[in-house]
Amino acid sequence: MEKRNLSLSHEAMQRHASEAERFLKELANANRLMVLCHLVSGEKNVGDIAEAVGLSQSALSQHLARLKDAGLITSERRGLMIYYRLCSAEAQAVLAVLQLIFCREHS
Amino acid sequence: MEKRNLSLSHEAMQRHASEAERFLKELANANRLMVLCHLVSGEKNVGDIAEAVGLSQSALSQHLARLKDAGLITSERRGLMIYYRLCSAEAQAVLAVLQLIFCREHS
DNA sequence: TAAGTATTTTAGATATTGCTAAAATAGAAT
DNA sequence: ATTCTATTTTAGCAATATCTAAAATACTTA
Repeated sequence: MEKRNLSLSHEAMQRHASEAERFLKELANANRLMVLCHLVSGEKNVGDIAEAVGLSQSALSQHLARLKDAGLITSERRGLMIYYRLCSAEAQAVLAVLQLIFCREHS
Repeated sequence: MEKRNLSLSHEAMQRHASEAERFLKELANANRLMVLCHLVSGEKNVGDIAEAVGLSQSALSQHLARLKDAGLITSERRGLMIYYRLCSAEAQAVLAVLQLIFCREHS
C-alpha cells in the first residue's frame, strides 16, 4: 500500500501564501502605491515621482530599489536622469482592483 | 480671481492610498491569507482554522482579532465554539485575483 | 579636471509586526 | 460550585519597515 502524502496540498498552499505575502508587502504602503499609480500612465524619472508623491528623494529611492528588486518595476538611465516603468502585469491587475475599491468618486 | 486648489486631487490620492494600505496590510501575511482562504468555503471555528493553517491558537486568535477589527471577518459564538466568517466583498475580490496569480497548478 | 545635477547608499532612530508563554475569560458539564 | 474546553488577552522579545541626514556615485557641462 503506497503512502499518499495528504499534506502536500497544505505545503503548496503555504508556498503560494508566502509568495503572495511577499508580493502584497510591496504594495502595502501608501507611498509605494502612489508611485506605482503614477507609473501606470508611463515612465517617470525620480525627481518627478518624488514631487508627485511628496517624498524625499532618498526615501523614494529606497522604495524604488525595493520595487525593482521585487520585479515590479525596471529602470533605465538616459543622460542624467533615471526613468522607471511598471513591468509587472500582476501588479497592474491588483492595482486595477484597488482602484475600483478605493478610488471611486463618492468615497 | 478665485484660487483653485490644484492639490486637492493629490490629497484625495493620498487618502485613497492610505485606505488601500490599511486594507493591504491585513492581507500581506501568509498566515492571514491562509485563514481567509479557508473562510472562503464557509464559516469555521478557531480550532479548525488553527489546525488547517498550522498556528498556535493564541497566534491565530490575534490574527483573527486583527481581521475582525479591520472589518474583514465577523464572529458568532454557538455553544463552546466561536465561528468566524468572511464578510468583506473587497477582500474576496482581491483574494480571487491573488488566487489567479499565485495558485495556478503549474506554479 | 573641477563643479553641478540626479540618484543611490549607508547609518541610525523609531515604530510596527508576529511570535511564545502565561494568565484571564466564557460557557458547558459534572 | 468546581472543573473542563474553547478562546482571548497580556507581556515581552526579536525581526522588519520606514524615515532622516549625511556621504557616496554617476553622468554632464564648463
